[in-house]
Amino acid sequence: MTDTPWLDRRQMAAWVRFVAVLELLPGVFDSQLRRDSGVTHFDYFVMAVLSESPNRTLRMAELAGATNATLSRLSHVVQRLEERGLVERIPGPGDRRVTNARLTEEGWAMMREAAPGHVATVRRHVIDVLTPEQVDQLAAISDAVLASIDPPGPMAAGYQRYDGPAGSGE
Amino acid sequence: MTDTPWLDRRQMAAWVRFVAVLELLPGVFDSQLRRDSGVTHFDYFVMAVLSESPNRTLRMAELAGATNATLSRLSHVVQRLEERGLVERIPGPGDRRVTNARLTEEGWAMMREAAPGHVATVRRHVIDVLTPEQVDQLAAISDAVLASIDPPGPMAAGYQRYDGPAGSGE
DNA sequence: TGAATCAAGTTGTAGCTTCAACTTTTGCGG
DNA sequence: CCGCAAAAGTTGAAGCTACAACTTGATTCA
Repeated sequence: MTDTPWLDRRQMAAWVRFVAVLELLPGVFDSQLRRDSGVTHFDYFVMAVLSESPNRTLRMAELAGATNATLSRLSHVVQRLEERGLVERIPGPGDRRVTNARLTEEGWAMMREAAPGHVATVRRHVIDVLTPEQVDQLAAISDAVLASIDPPGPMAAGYQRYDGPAGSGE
Repeated sequence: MTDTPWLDRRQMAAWVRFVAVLELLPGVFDSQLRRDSGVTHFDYFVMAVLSESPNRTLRMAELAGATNATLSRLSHVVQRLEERGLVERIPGPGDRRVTNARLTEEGWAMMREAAPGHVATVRRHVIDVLTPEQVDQLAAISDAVLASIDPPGPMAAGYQRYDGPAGSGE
């Protein structure tokens, strides 16, 4: 802190652009999903994680980890999703402190309907505007950044790092 | 939309990590700045742009463009910053619809105090965890993404793209 | 076994962002 | 000139997130 060098021109160029992405991109996904399906991107992500879990169920704490959220935030969100019938909360069988969140049939139907439009948006603004090499670079850069944010990003369980041949995909 | 292919494993790996970054990184900067200087990252960014403008002044619309924000959001933020004496609003001289935002002396002093800690945080979590090549890659990736979000990112006026020799920096 | 500690969630509140509506000014075409 | 549309901001309400406090329920270990 005492003598941290300022950013040089090249670093500044990258940083300013990256900040713009950080600022604008979330809004793009939120509007698309809000408009087409009435949920936020975070709502969608929570339900997406649930939909891929055994029995479409997960404990709150694990769900929070998988979605990079605090338990508090998740609790509020799940409550709203429950009121809308998209998710239900089930008291844990063993440990009575535990709450399990489960994607309802209605929530599952909604996800199936929302997914194509969301994937198209992800492609349009990220995946398809990058070369396959850049997609890999983005993964590596994201890994490095996440590693620096100690709270061991327990996200991405599944979707392991892909270390296969580079430059073929798409 | 009708038949958008799903993401393959490699794309998914990149996407999931990137989403985590999008979700977690803003909070890192917000907490650091809130804790050390009592402002949000957006507050800081607004004042940073002002501090680099002629006479530390900019019209609201331009400031909004430079900070990737809506006029509405900026209006609220500037109002709060004004109440805290960090920024002042001055009616435009010519066009009477215009409002100019100006960084006060107090705001300027605050920026000088906050900057080192913020730069250190940016380095710790982004710049310094990446290789010089990755920094350039991040800039290119960000450019591609921003280009896809039509609203011509008028940000980064100044800080032009750096196309000099690669792999030397740091 | 019983007090202290920790874990899992929930809840209330303050603050920030979004969205839509609204006010003032300007600019224009007829 | 007049009326109408567009530009620049502001404002108020609704919704979401962060933070801190709080409630239960499990653990530990003396």
